[in-house]
Amino acid sequence: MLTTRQLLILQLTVDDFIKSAQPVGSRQLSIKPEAPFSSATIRNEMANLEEMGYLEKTHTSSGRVPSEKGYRFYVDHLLREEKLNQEDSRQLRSIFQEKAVETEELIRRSATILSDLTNYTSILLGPDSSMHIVKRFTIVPLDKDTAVAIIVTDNGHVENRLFNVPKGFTASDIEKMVNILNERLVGTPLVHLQRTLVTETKMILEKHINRAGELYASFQKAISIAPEERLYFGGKMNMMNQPEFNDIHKMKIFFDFIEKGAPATTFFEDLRTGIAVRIGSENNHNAMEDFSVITATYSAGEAMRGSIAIIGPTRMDYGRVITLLDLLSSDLSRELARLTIGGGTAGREN
Amino acid sequence: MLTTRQLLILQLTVDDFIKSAQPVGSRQLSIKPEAPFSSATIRNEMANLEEMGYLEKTHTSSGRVPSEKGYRFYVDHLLREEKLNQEDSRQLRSIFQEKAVETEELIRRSATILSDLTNYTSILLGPDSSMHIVKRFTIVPLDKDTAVAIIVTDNGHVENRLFNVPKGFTASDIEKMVNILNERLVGTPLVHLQRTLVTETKMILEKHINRAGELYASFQKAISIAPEERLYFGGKMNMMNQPEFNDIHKMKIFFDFIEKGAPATTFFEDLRTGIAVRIGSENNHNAMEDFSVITATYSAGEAMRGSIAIIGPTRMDYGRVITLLDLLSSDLSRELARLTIGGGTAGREN
DNA sequence: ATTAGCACTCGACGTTAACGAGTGCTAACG
DNA sequence: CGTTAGCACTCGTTAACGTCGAGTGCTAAT
Repeated sequence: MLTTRQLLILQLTVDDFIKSAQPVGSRQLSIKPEAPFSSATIRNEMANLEEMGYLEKTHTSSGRVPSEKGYRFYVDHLLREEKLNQEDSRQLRSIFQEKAVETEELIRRSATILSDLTNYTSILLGPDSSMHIVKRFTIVPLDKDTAVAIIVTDNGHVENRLFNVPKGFTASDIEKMVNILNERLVGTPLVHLQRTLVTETKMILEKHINRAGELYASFQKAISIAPEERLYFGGKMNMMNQPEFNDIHKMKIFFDFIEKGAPATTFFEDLRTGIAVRIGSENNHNAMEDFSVITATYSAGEAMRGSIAIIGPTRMDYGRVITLLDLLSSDLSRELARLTIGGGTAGREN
Repeated sequence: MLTTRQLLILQLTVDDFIKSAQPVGSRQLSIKPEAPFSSATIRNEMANLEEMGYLEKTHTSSGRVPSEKGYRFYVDHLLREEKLNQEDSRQLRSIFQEKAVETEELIRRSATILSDLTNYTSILLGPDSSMHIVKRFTIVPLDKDTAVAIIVTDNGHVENRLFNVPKGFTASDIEKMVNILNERLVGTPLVHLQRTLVTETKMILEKHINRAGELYASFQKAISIAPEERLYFGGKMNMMNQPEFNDIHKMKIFFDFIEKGAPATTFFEDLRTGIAVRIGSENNHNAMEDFSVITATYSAGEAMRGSIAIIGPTRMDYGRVITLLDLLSSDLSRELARLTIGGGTAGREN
């Protein structure tokens, strides 16, 4: 169990290190008005805290640095509610200024601002679109053998794919097909689209259109291509402002990792609601040992939820980031609920 | 006028410096079998070349480094045709493996591969879509007050915008509107869309739909938002592999410049056909003094042209980059011509 | 005209010394 | 007895200095 004095000293140490990025010494702390103890006392307590595993030294005669356990304790028990300054919240809210933007655009913009505000890198996992519902199919023939298939979902998202029209099909064949698709598939959630396409439309198409199999195959192939990854990184470059990246080599490793190696699960393991902090090795990934990831989940109705994350050095400003994420995720939830159409499951909260 | 020996020495010097990134000394050159002169002779010639402005020294007793003038001369007169190795051209061509991809996707992929192949940063200016022709309008109502407008062009590109439907308009109003738009606007090039919207449809809409003005205004506003920038950067990170970026500070300046400061014109000044090389200060931009930009133009028919560029340190492998750009731009031209539909102005060359 | 030889320059690198911020420990203090 | 002043010690940082080597320009010999 920690004494209140130890708590205070641990807190001041972590706070100071987060700000300065320099190991903090006993004298440095004793100067602060919050710590009315002599440097010797602080030295003793620091030794205790080190023994308990909350602090570490970088070399025999250096100041102390929080250990992973120290950060963990700090996040769990010592984080005081921080309120955002006006400028920050103004900036954050500016995301929503322009009206009637599409979800994707909103996400992208959030990622950028979040990173600019923190100088860490932000990662946004777009809302899972699989529960969205097909609102309209359109197929526009471009020339004899190409057409573009368009799917509009209830949240206003538009997917489009080019596909080959096998020889011999006419515009009226295509039109028939579009009609059948719209009749049978509107209202289908995207998750079930593939399945329903087979069970509901294949037979009927073959009944009404000559040699429908070929056309169907080509169309089906185009549709089955997964939509692009929903993972956005924002402000990768801002990370360069962190002193731990003065070494260009570390920089490279970091970028190689997030550009190539990292699957979404690295950052978004548990999508439980609320804010989660994973510190250093808690990320269960070698390359992430020196990083912390803070994730928040936003949602707009049951069907739609996504995650925001900030990745930064373990020495990151946990308080500030958590406050920012909290605000942004609730703003995003609200805004997406507003965007989500038809007063369905969403939009109720307002 | 340069003697043949001076030409040879200049060439070897530039070649060597491009490979090694180290100032090249007389002895180093004299060892090479291509230079059957003693180091003293080379020293003399180098002094001459320096006097003429083709070479420079970094300090009094250092080896020589090409000056801007030196690079310019090298590019203009000393570049021997280099042929691509098999692996490179295989990789380059892999871009076109997957069939039926959309233009944008093709561009993006080209940018990435180009950068990976060179370790410089690539910049692609997408083909100018303004001459493309509207193929189909669709408006899908999402709920009482929102709808998504979709424009499909003849190259298969799909633009979509959300817009507000003012209170009181019904689905059948929207349907009327779509019909009128399709009747009047299909075939219009995108450049003229705004104008034609006013001249051709405004009156008619007002005739057929009650209070059409409001609806028209909202729609028109959505449509008028410019499509996103057509500038793609590829593999910004690859630039970190260049030794001139060992300094993290230079790195930052470079990124700040291309992410914030740089308008497209910085890289694509003159869009004359063929390959253009701009070295250092020839870029007419302070921040670009240490960089060279090589641009190539591709086209598919008269209406459609875009540019590819590679930006790298002035010490860049001009020969290799030019060869790559040459190949890629002709491949792109061919492929885009194939994609461009309807055997219009394009596609003839094949 | 070319080249061997030589004195000179200068950045890179390693060694050394001084400095300072920090520690742990001990003894004195209220 | 908890706190603190004092002190010896550690170790990273920085500056000064010397050596090394790759390079140059110049001169004289070939």
